Amino acid sequence: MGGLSISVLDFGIADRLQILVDLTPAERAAIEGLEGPVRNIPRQMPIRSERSPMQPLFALRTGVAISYMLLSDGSRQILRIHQPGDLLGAPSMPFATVQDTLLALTDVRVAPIDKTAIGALFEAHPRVAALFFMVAQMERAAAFDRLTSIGRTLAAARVGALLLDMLHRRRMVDPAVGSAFSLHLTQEVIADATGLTSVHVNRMMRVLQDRGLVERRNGDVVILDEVALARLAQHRKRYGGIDLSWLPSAR
Amino acid sequence: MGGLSISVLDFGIADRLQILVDLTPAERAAIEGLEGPVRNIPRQMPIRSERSPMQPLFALRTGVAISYMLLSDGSRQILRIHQPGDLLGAPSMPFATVQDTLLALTDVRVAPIDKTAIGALFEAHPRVAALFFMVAQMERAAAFDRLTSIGRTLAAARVGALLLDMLHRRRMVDPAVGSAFSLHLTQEVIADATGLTSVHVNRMMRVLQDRGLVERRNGDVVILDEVALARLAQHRKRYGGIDLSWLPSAR
DNA sequence: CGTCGAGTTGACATAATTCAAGTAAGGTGG
DNA sequence: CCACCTTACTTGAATTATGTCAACTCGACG
Repeated sequence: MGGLSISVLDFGIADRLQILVDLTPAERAAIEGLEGPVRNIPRQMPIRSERSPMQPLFALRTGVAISYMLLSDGSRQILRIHQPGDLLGAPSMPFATVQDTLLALTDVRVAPIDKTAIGALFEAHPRVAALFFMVAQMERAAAFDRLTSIGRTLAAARVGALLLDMLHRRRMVDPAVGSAFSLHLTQEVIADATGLTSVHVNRMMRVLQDRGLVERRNGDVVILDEVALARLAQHRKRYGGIDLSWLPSAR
Repeated sequence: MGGLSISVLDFGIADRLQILVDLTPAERAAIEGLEGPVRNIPRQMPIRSERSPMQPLFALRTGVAISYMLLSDGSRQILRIHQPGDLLGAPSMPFATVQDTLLALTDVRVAPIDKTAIGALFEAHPRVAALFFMVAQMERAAAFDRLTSIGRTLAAARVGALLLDMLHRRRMVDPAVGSAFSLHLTQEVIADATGLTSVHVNRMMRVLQDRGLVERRNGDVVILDEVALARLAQHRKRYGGIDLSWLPSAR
């Protein structure tokens, strides 16, 4: 099942960009050269804390990690649920201080990436720079989707949208994933990502199940009716695909 | 007062980046070369609609514009309230289809920017590419702030956070702005940006006023106690400023 | 065998929405 | 310059969605 494959899957930044374009050998080598020695981090361990001084970015190679912000009352908002191939910590890049906390949800393997190495990469490979910019904008669009979901839809729709998002992103890196995948997320994590409480997430999961949209077996989720779920979740498809026409030529 | 100056202020992309670094004459010329002939767009007129085929980006030169997504029930979520110097439509750049609607809130002046010109710019000026990437990440961090505000704080805090955000961004382009500024936003716009209803925004404005945090005269807002408002809004300062150390050298 | 984390469920409390009915301000045409 | 119209703002009462609190189940794990 998809769930198993994701936890084993080893995916770097270059592999992620390869989905978008055919990288030249020089480009691929330069991107792979960014990543420092891989670190193993056990589940529930912070990869990097907010408010700490500037730190490297990380490439998430295996496992699931989250980025979140803490509030003064102790609650947290999960900003992004990361999967292999994601660049962790990029929103903090412009700032001298880290803006968000990175936490390993499962055991993960991450490779540190130095900011200055990215600057050098931009200089040597303009097309890769454009790809980094593209990915940043795609992440921004994803954040807007979450904003819309949380700001303007009901709880059941928010939970449904999160499930669909997880499914689609896994499919992107592993087309073999069908309608079933193992979620690896506690209801509390879903709650902190959707702006709800874990109690209410539980109720909404039950509603989705009772309506025959999803099924749950132990930690796995099976999406039974993707179309109906997408309708309920007010899910927006990214029509028209990806536009690469504007990219500069490769080096 | 600050309000007047913003509506007159003419600010391009180059002027915005100039706040971050000293651009070389070649860099500045290249950035200014991106912008096509300026178009005047009257208030309440769409600049560009979602789901339409690929279109140019725009530099917002004067006025206030918003980006939003429509939902199937007719409600909308405002994603960003733009001010002069902002690049409009960037989140749609990776996609073949436009993702969000751009609407002029006041009379605005915008300059179209072709995607392919940005690709060429990345090739010729790597430091500018890095700056574009930085701005994209800063916008992403701003989206995360909104996400946290909407997902995990009460209505009064959400409204307060929006007011503070507007104030701080205006200060960035016009340091002369004090604690008073004219908001130019209807309560319905604030509602669509904060995930509330206009009725409830109205009540929250009253609460903020009754607590002595803000004052309202006609369309203007005066922030009376910025510290207390920031506390109520759970506002996060971007400690430590901007880190430019990793940028490649200028050309 | 006991503990711990996660999930589940019910009763109740509260924040925000909806509906409805106003008022105030600004713009326009006579 | 006034009458009118529109748009935004304001306020109260009733309703709904979600949160809070508390108790309980279940499975994993040592």
